[in-house]
Amino acid sequence: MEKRKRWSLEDVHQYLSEHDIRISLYRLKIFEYLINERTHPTAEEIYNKLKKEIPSLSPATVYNTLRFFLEKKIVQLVNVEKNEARYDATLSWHGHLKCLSCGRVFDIHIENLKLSGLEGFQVYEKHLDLRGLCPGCAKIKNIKEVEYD
Amino acid sequence: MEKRKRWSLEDVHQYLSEHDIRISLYRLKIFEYLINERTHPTAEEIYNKLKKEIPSLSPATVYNTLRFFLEKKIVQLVNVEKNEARYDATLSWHGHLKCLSCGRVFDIHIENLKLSGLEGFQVYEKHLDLRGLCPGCAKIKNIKEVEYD
DNA sequence: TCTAAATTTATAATGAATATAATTTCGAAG
DNA sequence: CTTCGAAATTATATTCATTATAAATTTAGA
Ligand SMILES: [Mn+2]
Ligand SMILES: [Mn+2]
Ligand SMILES: [Zn+2]
Ligand SMILES: [Zn+2]
Repeated sequence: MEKRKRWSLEDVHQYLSEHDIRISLYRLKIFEYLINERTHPTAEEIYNKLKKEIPSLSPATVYNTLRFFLEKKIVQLVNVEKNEARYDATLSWHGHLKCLSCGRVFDIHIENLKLSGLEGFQVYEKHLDLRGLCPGCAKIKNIKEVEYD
Repeated sequence: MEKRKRWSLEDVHQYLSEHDIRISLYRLKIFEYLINERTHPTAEEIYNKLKKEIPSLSPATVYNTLRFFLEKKIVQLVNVEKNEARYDATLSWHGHLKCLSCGRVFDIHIENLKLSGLEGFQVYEKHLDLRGLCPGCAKIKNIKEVEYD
């Protein structure tokens, strides 16, 4: 995975403007968090992180802003866990794996996907969601299994 | 798509027994509905359909039973729409497309899927979820677009 | 048939997300 | 730089699918 440059607030400002989105401190910080952390956070996680540096932030703003970003199509919804909406500012085609042990959501590279029987359908969105264990958690689990053999 | 034989209640009875699931009228009818209708219904849709012939049925039973079927791994969760849990008794590997116009969920045949970078991961579940328009709704939409050219 | 355990029911509770209405902030015009 | 209407944000109430609880009923084996 290539190393990406962190986005400055100025980068975010320009990106939002290019997408006809009015600027506010909250929108800048929320998008900056999504694009630089890339952890697929929930609204609550974003709120808890950002309220430390912006105590005036309200949870409703985070929910509203994320919904607005979805409408503007600058973020995508990651729905790998029922009743847990996560958000991703990376729009390129990739899948997600949620580790059922540590809860983290990882990006998965898709080499190839071939579907059939889609004649007549119009496809607007594709989501590939996996559930399992990340390498760290899988290793721990294997060690535990050996211990109790 | 091949034509499948409808399952009788006796078929369902045997199938549940084989999976170490105690029999009850509700479990039989809920599983029969899933396996014969194959519409990927929500709990509410199942409840509304079945209460007509079984007025004593309660919504809690439908929710409990579906959760129990998930634990027993005889149904899978279809999560193509946020906050709308749908259930599928077909366990073979296939994807789903939700029509954003009529709301129906269609099975999609997956010819091929190749992922990379999964070294060290353990994958327990894979879900491919599409959103778009079914052929009927896409046709209507195209007609409307021509009308207003 | 009898009995303990499992299932089902009615009801209350939960919790993420949305709606509402008042307040604050943004940003373009002057 | 100031002004001012529109848009964004806030606190709060509300929604709604789902889960928890505890009592009643049903199941399945002895
Ligand atoms: Mn991602
Ligand atoms: Mn299906
Ligand atoms: Zn993990
Ligand atoms: Zn349709």
